Amino acid sequence: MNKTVSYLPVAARPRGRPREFDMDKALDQAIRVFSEHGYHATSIGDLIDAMGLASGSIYKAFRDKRAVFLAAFDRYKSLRNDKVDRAARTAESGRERLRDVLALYADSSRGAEGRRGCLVVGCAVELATVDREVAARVNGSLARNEVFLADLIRQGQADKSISARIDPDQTARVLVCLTQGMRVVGKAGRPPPETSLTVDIAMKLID
Amino acid sequence: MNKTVSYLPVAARPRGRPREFDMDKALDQAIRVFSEHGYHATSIGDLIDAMGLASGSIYKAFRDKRAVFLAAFDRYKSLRNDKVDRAARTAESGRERLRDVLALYADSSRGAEGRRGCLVVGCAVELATVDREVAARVNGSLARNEVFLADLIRQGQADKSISARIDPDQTARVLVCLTQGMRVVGKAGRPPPETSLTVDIAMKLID
DNA sequence: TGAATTAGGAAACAATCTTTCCCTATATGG
DNA sequence: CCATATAGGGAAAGATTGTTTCCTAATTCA
Repeated sequence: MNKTVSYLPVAARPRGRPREFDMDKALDQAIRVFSEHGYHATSIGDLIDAMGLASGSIYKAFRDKRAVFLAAFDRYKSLRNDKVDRAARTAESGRERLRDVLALYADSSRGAEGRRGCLVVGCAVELATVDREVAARVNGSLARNEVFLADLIRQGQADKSISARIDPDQTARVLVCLTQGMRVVGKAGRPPPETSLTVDIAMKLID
Repeated sequence: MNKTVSYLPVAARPRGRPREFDMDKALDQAIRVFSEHGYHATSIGDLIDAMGLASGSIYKAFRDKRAVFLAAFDRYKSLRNDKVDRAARTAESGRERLRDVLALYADSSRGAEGRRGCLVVGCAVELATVDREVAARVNGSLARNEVFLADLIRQGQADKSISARIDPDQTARVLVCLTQGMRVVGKAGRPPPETSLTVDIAMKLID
């Protein structure tokens, strides 16, 4: 045994007093209030209430309000990407995988989740014009969605479930418009038609 | 001649000192700043600069900032509706009129206008959750767009340029998602494909 | 055990933003 | 010409917000 060297010190406790709150749970609440009210209408007081922290604690953990927002944004994207990835994993053909993804978007645009809204859409609209870094993240997110959808289309073309004549990239870009638009009308309380109906219509784009 | 009674006193001057600024031009500037920065990020100072008025004058003409916004919103909708109506008046068939309207949305989502963004989308996302009156106006606007597009589809079905098998109302609701989504991605600086290409793809929804 | 380090929390602080106030200017009505 | 009424504009009040400070608590390192 080696007493002087400890190999693989996994998760060695950091120096001072340990954090008492769960960062992920706190960020989940931040996501909620930012999604509901937007960035500017969410005050530090709102974050205090939602995250269950005092202002001092928030400013210990984050540089400023914007940093809280960026952290919430990143977590939101990570959770969302997981959900979309999972939705695209069950079905057999590329066409059916695409259907499932579109259905997820339509579902997310209805009911309580629909009214809460999408954080990406929210800051695309509220912040993209003024905040370069936010704009870059929004663009990255939209770009990722584009290549994801284009990939599904290509998979469908490979397994013959989608016509070889359609253009995967351009069609994917239009599909992104469609999905982001669902989130807009869902937030406004005028959601898209019932999910399977919406998807039936949307799938004409890849006929 | 009757000296005591003046019939049809068209545009009788109101009582006190007349307004010096042009309300429509001022509102056009308000539309610009609200579209660019959103509601909350637009300060009275921004409105003072944009509209060319002192704070006192703004509060003489409007009850508060929210009233300025609602007036700007109404003017925006009126200007936009005119534009859409005009776009739908030139072509011969219903199908072509629908094409022209979709092309207008795609165009509006690109370049400087695209980055400025759509005021309806902006407040749908930023205010619809918290402000009932704004939510009602946004819903009204979306509903109007829906019936407008559904009408074009019906016209196309009547003149045989659009298949009788498609459902005008549900398809119109999906088209609204698509158009609003274009404004979102346009604002984020990742606009939809070049206009005629976007429209070609979108028109598959009514095949 | 004591020094060093970090978290928690309330209150103070500084900046900003919306709104009001007040005074002047320009119009109408009799 | 005087009373009445409304607009223009800037200063300042009033309210809100984001941030800092300061003290206490909990933990590690030597």
